[in-house]
Amino acid sequence: MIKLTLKDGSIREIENAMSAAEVVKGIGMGLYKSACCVKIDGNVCDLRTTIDKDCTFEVMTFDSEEGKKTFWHTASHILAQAVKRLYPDTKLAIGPAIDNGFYYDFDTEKAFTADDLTAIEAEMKKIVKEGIDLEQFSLPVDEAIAMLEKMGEPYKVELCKEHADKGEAISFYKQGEFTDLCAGPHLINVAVVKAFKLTACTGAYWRGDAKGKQLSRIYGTAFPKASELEAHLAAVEEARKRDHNKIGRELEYFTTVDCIGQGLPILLPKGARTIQLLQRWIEDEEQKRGYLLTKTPLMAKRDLYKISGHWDHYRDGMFILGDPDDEEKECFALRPMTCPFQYQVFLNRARSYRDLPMRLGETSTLFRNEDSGEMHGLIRVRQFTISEGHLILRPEQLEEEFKGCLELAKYVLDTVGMLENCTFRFSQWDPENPKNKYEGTREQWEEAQAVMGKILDNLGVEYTIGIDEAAFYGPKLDIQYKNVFGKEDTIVTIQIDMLLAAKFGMEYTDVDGKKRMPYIIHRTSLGCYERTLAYLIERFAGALPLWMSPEQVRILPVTDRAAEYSAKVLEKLERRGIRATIDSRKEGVGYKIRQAQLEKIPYFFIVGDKEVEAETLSLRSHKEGDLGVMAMEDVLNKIFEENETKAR
RNA sequence: GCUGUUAUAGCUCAGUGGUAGAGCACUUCCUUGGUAAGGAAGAGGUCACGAGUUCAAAUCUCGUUAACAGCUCCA
Repeated sequence: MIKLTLKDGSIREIENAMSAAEVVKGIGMGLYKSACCVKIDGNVCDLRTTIDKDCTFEVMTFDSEEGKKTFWHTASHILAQAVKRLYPDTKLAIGPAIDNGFYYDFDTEKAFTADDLTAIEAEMKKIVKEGIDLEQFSLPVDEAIAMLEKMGEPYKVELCKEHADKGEAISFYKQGEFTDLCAGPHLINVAVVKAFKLTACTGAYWRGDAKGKQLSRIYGTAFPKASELEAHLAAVEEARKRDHNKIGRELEYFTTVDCIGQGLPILLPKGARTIQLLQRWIEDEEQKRGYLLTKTPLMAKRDLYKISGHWDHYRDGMFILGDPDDEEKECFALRPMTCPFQYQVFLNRARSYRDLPMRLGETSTLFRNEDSGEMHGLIRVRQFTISEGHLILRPEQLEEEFKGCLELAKYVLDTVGMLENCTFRFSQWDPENPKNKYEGTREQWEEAQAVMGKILDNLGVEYTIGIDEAAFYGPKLDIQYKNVFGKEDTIVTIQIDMLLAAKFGMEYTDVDGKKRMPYIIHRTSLGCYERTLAYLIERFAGALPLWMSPEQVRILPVTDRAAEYSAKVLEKLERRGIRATIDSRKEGVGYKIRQAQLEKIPYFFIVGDKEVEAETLSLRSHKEGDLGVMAMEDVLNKIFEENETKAR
């Protein structure tokens, strides 16, 4: 007897060893039909796995993460099979499941185009209709390599050779005439992959190496039901309507101009205003938390970057003024970071432990010469302004100050409405592959990372670990945010640096009169303002919360008989710092409302003879539409309160 | 930087080798109107830029610049 403990805690007994698929069939044919894979003792396994001993047993359907991955992985094999049928000379690279579907990388003579996708989809439909079973088999490494060489699949041979020293057999999956090197798990049959769509074809590097071969990648997604596919595609479409790069331009937050250049957006009055509001708020908030405001130069001689190490590590990323190789002549560079500039504030005179922690804050404009293909709207640019700060501390102050930085970041992200969609990444160095990127010794790195790990655990931060994501001088806590395309970037970073203080000769006199080296935290509070504005536009689909809207209220007089009253209301609003305008054009009120609505103005007041007569306002909000007529003071108080509490 | 797509009026787009178009926006005039577009007239383009092919190029070819998606990178 073999005992299987099911998810609900019940025990299922089977007489003899049998495949997981048979077990699932025994539980119910309905479940079998929707099963994608199983979890045996917590490990994701193929339905073909033989169950021959007691274990916990969980059936994974498309509703689970693991089930989806299996489903999509099989879909990627169907894609590869179709490509091989239509273009037999194509070489296969890799084809995994990803967040919302799958892709497969191919080496082809000519990159696939959107037109090719239609033909490939049609061939995939045929394959699904054929209802081929997938079969799993294994071969010893040398036989596997021989077979793949015979099949003419150099990329697969390369992958296989890497497994050679592990002493394991190599797993393959075969569906009809198509065989692929693959660890699985996979579905039993291709027939259930009924609803799929190839969504994009792009370039991608073999093994993610920019110096490697450029392959042609096809992205797709798939679902068990057509209705689910449609819903997914509609959701993607809907998300793209929030794209800041589209609506940020339409709503005139920013624009770009050919003759200024890539990655150098123009912030139009609305964008500039919102960023100004955020900056003033952050500068005040930081001051309340003991930060000292600094203003340091936007450029420096190369000498400064040589001390900091940036000259060696990031010279290609800097805008350099002068000949960098002519040591005789002066050479400047626009700053790509604020660190060494702000350290000069500490270095201004001899410091003692009484000066620490020294919290320095700066609204800092930086310049980074990003590669031409990297720019993206306001999210990735060549000139940007960040809420930069450096905390110079005694080692024993590290935990407390780190906590303060994290609290500040969480507070500001929560206030602007982004915290709930943030994820935390503990970015570490790569001890196996330092690539000359990292400075300092293994001991220093291990210490810095241990300290940060301990702090994060004490604070109960849930994080993922990012290997090889650290700065060259230390580990980071990166707060990540996804744009409407699902691409993730860092919005806020908090970094521990135990290296740069020594380079700059920073020291303080401790209680015992001895000179000691401080620790440094590099951090942002709201991150890069341009990037934050981009995310806010996407988060709120362009309808920013009242307090950060460039134009908060628009007064729409019905006739010019309401002009005087409108002016009076405007004055009351302006006296309380509300950004308001009057639309006094000789247009129909419906026309003015439509325009205010499309411009996503949070509130507009419609004022005609009735309102003038009764000292009232007809209030309409972008979000809720017509809110009816209210006493003027009530409406104003509602606006003032919402503005002051930063409601969203 | 790499792969692919794209660039025509302020915006959205039509125009596949032979006289540059539409809707919206803009300007002027009329309209004093009540919760998403009142009416009329007018102005606006070296078809991104530079070469080439051709009797003739917005249209075909090459290069440059910029925008978009992905890859790679991101102090």
